[in-house]
Amino acid sequence: MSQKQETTIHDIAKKLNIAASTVSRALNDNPLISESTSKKIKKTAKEMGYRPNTMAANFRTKRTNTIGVIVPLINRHFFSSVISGIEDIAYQQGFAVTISQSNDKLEKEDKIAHSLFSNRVDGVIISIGMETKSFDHLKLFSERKIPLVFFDRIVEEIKAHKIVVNDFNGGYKATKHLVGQGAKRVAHIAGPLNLNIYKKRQEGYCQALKDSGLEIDESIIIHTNLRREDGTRAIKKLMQHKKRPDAIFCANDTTALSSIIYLQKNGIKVPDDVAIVGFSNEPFSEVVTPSISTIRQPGFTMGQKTAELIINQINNRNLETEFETITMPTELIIRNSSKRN
Amino acid sequence: MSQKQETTIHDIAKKLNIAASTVSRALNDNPLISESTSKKIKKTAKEMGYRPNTMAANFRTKRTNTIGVIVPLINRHFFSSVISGIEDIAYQQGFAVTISQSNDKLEKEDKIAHSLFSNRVDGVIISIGMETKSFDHLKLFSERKIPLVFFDRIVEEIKAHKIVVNDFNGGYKATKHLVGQGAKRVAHIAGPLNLNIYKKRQEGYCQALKDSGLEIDESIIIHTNLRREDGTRAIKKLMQHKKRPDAIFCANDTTALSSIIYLQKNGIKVPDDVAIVGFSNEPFSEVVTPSISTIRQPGFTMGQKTAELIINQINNRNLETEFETITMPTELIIRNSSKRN
DNA sequence: ATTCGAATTGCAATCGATTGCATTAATAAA
DNA sequence: TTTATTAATGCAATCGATTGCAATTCGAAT
Repeated sequence: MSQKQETTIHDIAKKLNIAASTVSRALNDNPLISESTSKKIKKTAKEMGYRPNTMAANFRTKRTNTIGVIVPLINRHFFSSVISGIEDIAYQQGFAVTISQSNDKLEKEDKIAHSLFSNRVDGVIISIGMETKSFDHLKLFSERKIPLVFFDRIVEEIKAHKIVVNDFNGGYKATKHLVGQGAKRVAHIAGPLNLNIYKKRQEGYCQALKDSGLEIDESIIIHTNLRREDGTRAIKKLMQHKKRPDAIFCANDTTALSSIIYLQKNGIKVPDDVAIVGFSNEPFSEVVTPSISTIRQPGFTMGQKTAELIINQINNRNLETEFETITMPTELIIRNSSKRN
Repeated sequence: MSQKQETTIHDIAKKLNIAASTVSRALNDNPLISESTSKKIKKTAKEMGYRPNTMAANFRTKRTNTIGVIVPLINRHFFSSVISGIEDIAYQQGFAVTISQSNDKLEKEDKIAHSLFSNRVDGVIISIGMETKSFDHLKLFSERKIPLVFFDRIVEEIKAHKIVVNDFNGGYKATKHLVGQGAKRVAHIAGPLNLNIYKKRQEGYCQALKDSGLEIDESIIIHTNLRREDGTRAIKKLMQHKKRPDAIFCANDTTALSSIIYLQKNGIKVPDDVAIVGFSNEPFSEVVTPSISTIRQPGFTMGQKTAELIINQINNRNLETEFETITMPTELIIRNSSKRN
């Protein structure tokens, strides 16, 4: 069975005895074309079941109306929220979104970047992987003036729009809140410092202690990879400390959760004996017992903002853009894991 | 500043004083070309910073090496897991993945379908939205022999590969388990029946009751849209029933959760007074109190399988394919919300 | 009826890679 | 050396929409 041939603008042109260019213009609502012919063309186009061949148009115009997105892992609440926000805006503006996951591997990130380039995406949004310490694959874009926007896990060295959450402020607010609940000795389960976000959270934590007149004790700042079991190990260590903390700021909700579980198992009351605040507002945080106080990151909104920025840049390629770093506000959500009375 | 011109195969050809076709063949490892010239060509291609213009190639070959994915909402654990699995396989096989969310709106689903078609994606993977009751927009693909694969929320009426989880069996196992825990009257918070998955879950529930010698009482099967507040409304209704159920099979974890919250608030013990099983194994289910017994769906694996199927179909477009419906196994995870003793 | 300007429409090149077919070069066989 | 084969390479059309520029049409004004 031979594939049914798709109708092209030439088919329409032939049928109406006009030029293909007129058809093209009419279908694109070019004001040059008179309303009457335009109407006629659209009518026959519909009758003939015409579907534009975007590939051909893309090829000619060198635009794909496609935004490439690279994230470490799609299946992660924060990232999928951001992607959802990106798609939301992109769709409204007539852009498609192509998504790839780096799995935190530099090699894959590199290959993805090349592939996106070969596909001539109009712009790239990226949150870099844990391994990414060289950036040649990203220069690919900046060199050719393909808009590049970073979010969350950014690269300081590259000039581009960047969207981050206010991790410093988040860490600050979380810690201040714990102090406000009467905590005298606040520990920190921290993330790997090579990622800017965790560094900032820790800095916020330290600043809050300083501002509250509390000492910073390195021995109760535990660096981990922030997985469930890392949290358990960290909280165990903290509870064995000769000077036990009475509150903990965890750099994510996962470790906050494993801490809570460990504490409850060992008869230590949360929040009365040890108050806890996490980070990210994972879906589970609201519904566990006790519910986890945390810092909300507006993932969906971030995604929307990111998409807006890149589309704006795409539509004004010629203009020299003033790069900005947008810091999204964080919000402290006070729940039961830190509420003392 | 004029954009730096990208080098094309013609540039390479000119430089080496050979034909563009030879360059093209060499770069595609066509055996017609001698190894020596092939090597030479690749070398200069690299030197000149050649990047293939996939758009041009796509246009000529009518293939995009792109798979379109339509889901109701990206930011949903099950869907993002599936997408993650799809991307995993697709990437390995040299396909890009374009993702759109229908937001459960038929209108948007329709527009997305047309857009994917215009972009000439090689295949489409879809899980239909709640509103989707007509399928003209999907016929677009089947008519033009563009491979279409359904997962989870499938359309019975269209011939295509389909990948579903064994919802019937899931519902069956959940209900049987509740009966096994001593339940005499098992209610069901059900989903909208126009979606096959919820229908199957309900059928499994009914079959389990039959097999257990229990009556099916329509008045304790509540149909909802399965959001948080729907669950609350449903459980309220069930608890006001003159013959209260002592166990509930919820068609998703969300309503299971809101049921539990409602029950606890009203001093009704879970699982002792009312035992509960959900569906989907959302991340929160494991960590709430009591932890929610549920049915695990292998999202990532499903995504991988889905991608394999569609790529296979894309690569064998000519062959008449025998459509199959693959049923992924479900697993009952017994946790505290249903464990009596 | 002419002229002129504006409003429409048509012509034809173009984008970059691919590919069927023709051609040339290289090698082997006679 | 000549011919027959095979191996490499080149030619040129092609995909479908877009777009600068040329050509035509249409009214209105003279």
